[in-house]
Amino acid sequence: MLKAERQNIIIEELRAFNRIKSADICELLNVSEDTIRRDLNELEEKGQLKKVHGGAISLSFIPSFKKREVIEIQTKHEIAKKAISLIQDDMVLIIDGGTSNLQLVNLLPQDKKLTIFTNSIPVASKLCEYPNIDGVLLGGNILRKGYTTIGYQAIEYLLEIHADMCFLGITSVDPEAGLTEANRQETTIKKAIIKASNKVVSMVISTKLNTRQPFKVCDINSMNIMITDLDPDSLLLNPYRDKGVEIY
Amino acid sequence: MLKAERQNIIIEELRAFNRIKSADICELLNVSEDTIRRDLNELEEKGQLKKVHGGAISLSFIPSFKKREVIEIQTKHEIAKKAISLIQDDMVLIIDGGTSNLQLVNLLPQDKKLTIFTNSIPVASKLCEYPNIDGVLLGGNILRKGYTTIGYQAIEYLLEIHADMCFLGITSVDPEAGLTEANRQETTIKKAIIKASNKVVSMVISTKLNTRQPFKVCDINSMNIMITDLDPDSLLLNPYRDKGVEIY
DNA sequence: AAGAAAAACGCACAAACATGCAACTTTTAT
DNA sequence: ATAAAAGTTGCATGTTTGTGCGTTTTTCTT
Repeated sequence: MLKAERQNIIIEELRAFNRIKSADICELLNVSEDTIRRDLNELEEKGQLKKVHGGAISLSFIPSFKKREVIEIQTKHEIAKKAISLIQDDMVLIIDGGTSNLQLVNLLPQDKKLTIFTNSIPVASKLCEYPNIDGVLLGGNILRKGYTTIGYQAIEYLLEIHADMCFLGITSVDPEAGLTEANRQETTIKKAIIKASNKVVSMVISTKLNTRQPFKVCDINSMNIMITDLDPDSLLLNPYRDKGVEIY
Repeated sequence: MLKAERQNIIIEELRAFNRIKSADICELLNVSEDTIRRDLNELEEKGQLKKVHGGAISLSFIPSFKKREVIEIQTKHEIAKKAISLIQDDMVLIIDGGTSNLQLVNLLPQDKKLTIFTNSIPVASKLCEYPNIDGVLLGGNILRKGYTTIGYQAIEYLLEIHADMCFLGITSVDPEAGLTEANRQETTIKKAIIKASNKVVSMVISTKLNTRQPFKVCDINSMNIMITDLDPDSLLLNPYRDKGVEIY
C-alpha cells in the first residue's frame, strides 16, 4: 500500500462521512495508528482536512471557524477600553461594523446617554439593552460576512446627518496607502461615514498596521485618532504621528 | 463519537432551536452531563453560544424577550413548522419582528433561495448564516423592546418594493377588532408592510386569539392566512374563517 | 428559608498524542 | 552492482487530552 494511495482513501472517506476516527481507518487499511496520525498531519498541513482529537473532520463541515478572531478578542478588548474614554454623554456617534467596534459597545457603561447610528447588526442588537441610548440602524442590503448593511439607503441617510465622532472599522492601515478594504462595496459606506463625522476614530490591532488591501477608503490623515494595542509612544507609530494622526 | 463532532451537533441543534437543555443533549448523544457542560464551556469561550443555567442559547437569540414568551417557544416552534411549507424557492418575503417570525427563520433549510426584507434585528442577524438568501434590512430608529426598527426610512423604502408574502408579527387578533398592537409606532410600519405584500400571513399563538390592543393595524380580512397551534378545523377558528381568513 | 437541580471542582483512568529510534524499503550516485 | 542517502513504518516512551464519578458549591424554585 502506497502512502499516496492511503491518503487518497482517507480523503474519500472524509468526503463521504464528513468525519473519521483514526482507529477505524487504521483497522480498515491495516496500518498502525501512528501512520494514520502522520497522514492526517500531512493532510492537515496541505489544508485538506481539520485534525481533531481522535480523528479528523472535513473542512466544509466546520461551522464558521474564526480562530484568528477568537485569539484577537483579548487584544481588542484592551483597545476598546482605551476608546471608551473618548466617549462623553450626549454625543452623537456613528459606529461601523467589526469586532473591535462591537467590543466597544459591550464596554459602554449601562447608563451612558448617547445617540448612535450604526450599520452593524450586532451593534444594533446590543444597543437595545441600553435604556438611554437612541439607536438608529442604517438599512440596506445585508453583507453576510460582516454582519453589516451596505445599501444606498444607508448612504443617502448619512448625507442627512452629522455626528461628533465615528468609530470606523478597517481591515488594513498603512501610512502611504491609507485605510484600505478588501471589498469595494464596503468602501462606499465607509466614505459616507467619514464625511458625516466631525472626528474619525479607528481602533487598529497592531497586526493590521502597515498592511494594505486593494480598495482605498481614505488617506491616512483623514483618520483623526488611531487607537492600537501598542504603547502610544512606540516608534512603530511614528510614521502615523508624522502624518498628523493622534495616537492612543 | 469525536468531541469535535459532538460540538458540531450542539451548534447545529442550537441553530434549529435557539435554545437547548444540557439534559436533552446528553441523552441524545449518550454522554454524561459533565461532558456536555465542558463542551458548552468551550463553545462559549470560542464565542459560539451563550451558556445559561440548564443549557445554552444561540447568540443571535436575544434573551431579553419576556419570560412568558420563552415558555411559549415550544409552541411557536410548532407553528413555524407549519409556516415553512408556504415558502418556496425564489420568493420575495417581508419578515416582521417577533419570536414566532424568528423561529420561522431558524427553521429555514440551509440552502433555500430567497429575497427577504426585514425590520427585525435578530432575523437579519440570522439571515447572515444563509448563503443563498439576499437579505435587506429596513433601517430606522431602533425600538428597544422589540429589537426592531420603526423609522420613516423603512416606510419610504417599503413603498418602493413589492413582496410575494409577508409574515406579520402581531400582539392581538380579534374577529371584530382586527389586528391590534399596544404601540402606535409599530402600527405604522406594519401597515406599510401589508401594503407592500401580495399575501399577508400571520403566525398567532392561540392565547392571542380574541384579544385586543389599543392601536389597530388592519381589519381581520386583510390577513390572508393565519397559522395557529390549534387544529385548523377547530370550531374556535370559525369566526376567522367566516371573515375569509385561510387557516393552517 | 428549604429543597432540588445544575454547576464547579478534583480525581482517576483510559484513549490519543508526540517523539526518538530501529528496521526496512526505495531512490540515487558512483 | 552497490553503498549511501532519503523516506517510510512500527514500536516503546512519556505526555497530553478526554471522560465519568463523587463531592462540594452555586443557583433556581417554591
